[in-house]
Amino acid sequence: MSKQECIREVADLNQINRCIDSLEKVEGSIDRLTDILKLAANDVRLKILYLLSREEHLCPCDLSDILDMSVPAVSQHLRKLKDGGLVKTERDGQVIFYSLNPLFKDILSPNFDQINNNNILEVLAA
Amino acid sequence: MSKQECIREVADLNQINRCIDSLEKVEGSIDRLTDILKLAANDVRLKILYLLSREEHLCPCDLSDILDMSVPAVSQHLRKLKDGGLVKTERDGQVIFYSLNPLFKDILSPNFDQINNNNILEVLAA
DNA sequence: GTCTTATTTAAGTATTTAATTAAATAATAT
DNA sequence: ATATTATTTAATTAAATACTTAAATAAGAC
Repeated sequence: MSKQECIREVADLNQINRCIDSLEKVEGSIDRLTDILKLAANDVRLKILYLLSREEHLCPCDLSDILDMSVPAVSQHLRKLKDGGLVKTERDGQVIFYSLNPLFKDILSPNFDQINNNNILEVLAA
Repeated sequence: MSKQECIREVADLNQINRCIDSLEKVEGSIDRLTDILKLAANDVRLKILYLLSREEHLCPCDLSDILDMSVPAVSQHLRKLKDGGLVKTERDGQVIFYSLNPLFKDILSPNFDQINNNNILEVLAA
């Protein structure tokens, strides 16, 4: 208790300690969600994730065409998504198909809904 | 049409063009959501946003104590959140209170729910 | 085996990010 | 006015990002 140091006389010490406590409880979730959001918080990767939410699977070569960027660049984004566990791979001959890890669909689907509904743009316009 | 260049004989050109088209439709939403996610995809800022989802408002000094980091560091994060429109400010004397911009509550609340329910950790464990 | 295709990896570079420290504003109190 | 407090800004630095290019794997076709 009383870890706070804020000097203000009117500082709400209860609030400060309440905040410290509630952060402590969700620390693990925050850290993990930060990792996931970092992966999604990129133009290219968000597009890949969005596409994979609508398509069964896609390969680096296709994505290179769709996103109009080099194959190595795409591949390096896919690697990050795979390292983070957001996507999984399946080989078919020389082609490697990437698909969404179903475990993450629940976490990411609100964002995909927002994209589909153009919610974000409406907020902007407001 | 036929913007694709993928060489594979078995490439699904319909899929490629379908993806290109669907990205075009949501381009604006993706860009804007990327900006928002970039702001949320940081340890410190996600904590600030989470706390502001539970508290009416907080000031830089309080946040400095709660997050155990320097005031200027906190202030610079708050500035980013404000520039992005995620939070708004209200002055009371020398103290500046930051609060969530209600327009963004809908966009961010799924993430806060995930934090509260520790959904993410469950996914990890699976 | 060699050749082609699909993908990944590695090295190099430019940009962005987030902290620290010190200085600058802004409001209040005396 | 000066002093104190709360906050912001600016300059610097260290680390993380994301691309490019070239080289390395891996599978199939011949």
